[in-house]
Amino acid sequence: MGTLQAENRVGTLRLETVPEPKYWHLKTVLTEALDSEFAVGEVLPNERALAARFGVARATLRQALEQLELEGRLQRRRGVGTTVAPPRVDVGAERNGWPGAPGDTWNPVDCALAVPPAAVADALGADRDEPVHIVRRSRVSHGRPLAAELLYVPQASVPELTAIDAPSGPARARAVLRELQHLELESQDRAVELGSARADDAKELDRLPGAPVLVVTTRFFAGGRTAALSAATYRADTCRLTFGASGGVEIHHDDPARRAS
Amino acid sequence: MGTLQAENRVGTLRLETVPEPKYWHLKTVLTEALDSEFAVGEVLPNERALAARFGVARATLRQALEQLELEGRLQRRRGVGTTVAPPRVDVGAERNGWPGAPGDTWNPVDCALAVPPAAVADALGADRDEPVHIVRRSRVSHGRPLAAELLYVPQASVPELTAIDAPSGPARARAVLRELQHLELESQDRAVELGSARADDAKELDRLPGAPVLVVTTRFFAGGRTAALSAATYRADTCRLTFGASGGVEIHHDDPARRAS
DNA sequence: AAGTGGTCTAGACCACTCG
DNA sequence: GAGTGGTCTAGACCACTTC
Repeated sequence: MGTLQAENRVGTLRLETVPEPKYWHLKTVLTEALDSEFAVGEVLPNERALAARFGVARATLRQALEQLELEGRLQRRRGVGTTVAPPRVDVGAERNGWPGAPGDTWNPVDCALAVPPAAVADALGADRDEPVHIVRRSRVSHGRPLAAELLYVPQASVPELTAIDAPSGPARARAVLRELQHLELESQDRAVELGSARADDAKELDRLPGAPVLVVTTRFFAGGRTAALSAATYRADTCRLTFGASGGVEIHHDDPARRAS
Repeated sequence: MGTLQAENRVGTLRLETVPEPKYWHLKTVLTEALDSEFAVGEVLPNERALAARFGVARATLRQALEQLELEGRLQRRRGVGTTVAPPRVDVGAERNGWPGAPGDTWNPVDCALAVPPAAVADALGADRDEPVHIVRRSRVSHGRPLAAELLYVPQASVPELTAIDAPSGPARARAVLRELQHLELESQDRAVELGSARADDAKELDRLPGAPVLVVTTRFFAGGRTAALSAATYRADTCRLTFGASGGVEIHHDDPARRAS
């Protein structure tokens, strides 16, 4: 049956163990091609053409492309095509101080008062049916969305906040952040794990639901409690999270529009 | 049980957008089932049976399982089956001080003198064809492999090391680490990104090649240079990397009797 | 030998973008 | 409407583990 396999046996090769999966070999070949023959932003031939050229089924070709996209080498967009991705962006994931403090690079999007997921409520030490402020923020670089954040703030952490302060939207988000600064931040901790984008995050990140994301969970401690909890989802294909002293200090151009209005 | 498909066709509703992909819906259903009806370690029905039960092709079912494995909810092993995964392990990825310093949780495996990848050579500020010490180490928890590390140490960083010290294997690895401690560590920085396991790492991590991993790159600075570089690959499905002050603090995981059949 | 997940195929149709 | 990537199918065979 499979005379296709015949091509694999070049001469008297001692293949020792594994017959390498086709998609794996394909990925290697494509990687080398990307390194040597393609420029960033260049569009590749479409999937059907590539599959034909390599003599594999489209599904197999896609398995290779999938991995390359995961590794940040390619970018695929439905209805458009597959392009060579630029190197990953170094983004500082180490934030010291409260969200919304001066120098913070996140943009408030909106804010709602709602019951958080059970896991969040537990981490906040709150009742599972107690509503908290949920601030949405986003982070962009060079016009491209990098990350989406949900910041959970118990009402107890911002007691002075009144409904009159700001009815909704970004204004309300800013109000919550402003109130947060009044607390004394004792410490914080962070965790990074792999996740897949929920539908809403995916939309904000310009990806399809299920896209791989790096989830950075930060707990903020004040007054002996967990005063706030942040869950930031970064595009795993385009982002490289930096921590520590001399991390990604570069790429900071002046940001003139950062005055309170 | 889900004959939820029917809901999509309700009358002339302006459901606006999305026909939810089957695998996505499937993933949701399975997630709920895992939360409510399965215990950690329990084996699921095999893929053909599950696909039949849900009335989808096996490939579609697999797409859902793949995501659940990515999220650390499932563990699949060829020739064995699919089991419910335990919660992710919190591993401290913040290491202060030299590799091999007291308290370090890594186990030396072996050591070789070889030319590193070009990117590593560049980061070390060394010639691309200059061999460096490459120390392999591994990290395990509860008997399960968590991470594999390649530590690149230029010969200039360990000038006192002689071939006589230790010919090869773990002993030589320990010798290199011991010599490292003589340098004064000025600073270090870290970066985390998503990658896929190379063949050798995959083997050590008990995964298939291409498995998703969190790659933690650490640069160690001493004497005004980059004195060493570490690339640690953590299993993305089972690990959650923690940083920051109170990293070791346990989460309130109230998991009361959650057993069912 | 039996049963599992992993790879692969050759189709089909759908959702989306863009000229 | 043409062209792209995204989803889905119904098969087949392979590599691996276990009995």
